[in-house]
Amino acid sequence: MVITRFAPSPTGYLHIGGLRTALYSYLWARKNGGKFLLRIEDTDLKRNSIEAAKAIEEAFEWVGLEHDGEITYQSKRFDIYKSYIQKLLDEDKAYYCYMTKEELDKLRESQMKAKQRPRYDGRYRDFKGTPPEGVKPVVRIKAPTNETITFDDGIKGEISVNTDDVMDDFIIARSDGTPTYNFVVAIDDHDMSVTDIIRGDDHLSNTPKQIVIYKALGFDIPRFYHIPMILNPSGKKLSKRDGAMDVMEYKKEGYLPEALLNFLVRLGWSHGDQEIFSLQEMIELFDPKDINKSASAYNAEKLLWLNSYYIKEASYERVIKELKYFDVDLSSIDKKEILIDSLRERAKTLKEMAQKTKNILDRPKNYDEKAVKKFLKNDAKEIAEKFLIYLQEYKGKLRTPLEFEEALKDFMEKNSLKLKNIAQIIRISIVGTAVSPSIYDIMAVVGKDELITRIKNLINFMEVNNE
RNA sequence: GGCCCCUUCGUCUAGCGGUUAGGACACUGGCCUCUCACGCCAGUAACACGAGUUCGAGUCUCGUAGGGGUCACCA
Repeated sequence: MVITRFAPSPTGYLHIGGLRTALYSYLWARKNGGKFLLRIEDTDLKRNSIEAAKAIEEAFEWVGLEHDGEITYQSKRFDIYKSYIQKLLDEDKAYYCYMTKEELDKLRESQMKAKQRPRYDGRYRDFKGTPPEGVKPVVRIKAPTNETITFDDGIKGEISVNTDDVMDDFIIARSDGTPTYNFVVAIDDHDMSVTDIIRGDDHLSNTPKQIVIYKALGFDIPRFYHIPMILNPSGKKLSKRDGAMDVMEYKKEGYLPEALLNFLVRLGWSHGDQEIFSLQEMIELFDPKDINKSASAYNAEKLLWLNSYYIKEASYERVIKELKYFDVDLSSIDKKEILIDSLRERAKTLKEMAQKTKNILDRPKNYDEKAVKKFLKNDAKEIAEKFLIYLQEYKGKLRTPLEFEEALKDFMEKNSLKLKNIAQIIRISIVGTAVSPSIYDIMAVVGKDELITRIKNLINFMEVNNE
């Protein structure tokens, strides 16, 4: 049984790096038919963990990751931590330290002055005397001295450190009795039966400390996988300044969740030359041993490319559903399939697609200045008027793009016009700019009557504009 | 600074002792064309450096340089 977990601290939202870690944990659990657990690391009571949990669940729901079982809140487990601390105290594997914060700071300072590494000196490690009055003690663990700790990281390989280099008798309970991070992580991962810990490699240096706790309590040590960080495009650590850290921000910007997941899974992981992965394929193919050792930079263009790929692949129903989020309701539009197909080729995000949809569905409020200057000159007005009359007198069916195309061809033939002479005039009349999908498509989408109205409007505009 | 980790095109990566070092994004050119896109075709572009091991090294070993992480009564 493989049990993985995702254990964010409640910052209020799920960020992109966290989502990738969660995704890897999720995939590995699902691939092995195991469980994927969620835990909120809220030992710092000042932060609102309920809000954070909600935000994370909302993000998980959007991308389609499901965690198993109830969410574990560390804030509700203080009694459990306390009993484990007492156990270590009773077994003489931990001890009270009466050194005050001031004394500690002083010690640190003098060590730094002597160019030594700041380090607790272990003065209460074997203390038997009467404790000083009025000092609330912290609890420190008796960390092994000059011992080599070795573990086999599933990504980085064998890692081995000397305890003297990386730890002192670190604090497991503060003077107010609350437990510290490295302690609770070890307890929780054990209590939740986590077998495979997948986390960012910024935790690599915490691992030996947690192993010390595992050993002191006689717990089995899980497998560790330390995945490299995600860097910003300039190769620095990703921070809020780089924008769009919140996963839900991607929804607002018009990204499809499958594009985001596909992008994230390929950041640091690959399967040969394959670029496109459905969630199902990811589950089948994912293996942490294929994760790269080095950090990878966030590449916004690739995400956009992936997003446009998935927009092109999406069903009509899906597109209509997603567009509603951007206040565009296509469900009752007659030629919605034509509209969707011509727009999905031109939009990299749903947000963009929604805007372009509005540009076609709504009458132009004004006409693009450059387009007017370039295309509405000479006999443009005359051509527009002729075409207007032609449309008004047209007897045949005029509904599909093909029918519009044939009508236009007939019109051009009768008036010895080239497509170049009229295409932009029609386009501007419909959308107000010189850029749009095929004029046949948009003529069919707005329909004959609306087309006539828009051409009239343009003629009016040209009249006014010329005076 | 100590300790730990990392290093293939600009970016994401393939490679697991013998390859014209492959793919993708981006970029450039071409085709298509009613504009803009899509699509298709083509092109530019990388093994950080230095020693070894080996008949042979991007691949193994060791250095050097550079980058990152971490050293709290934060998580």
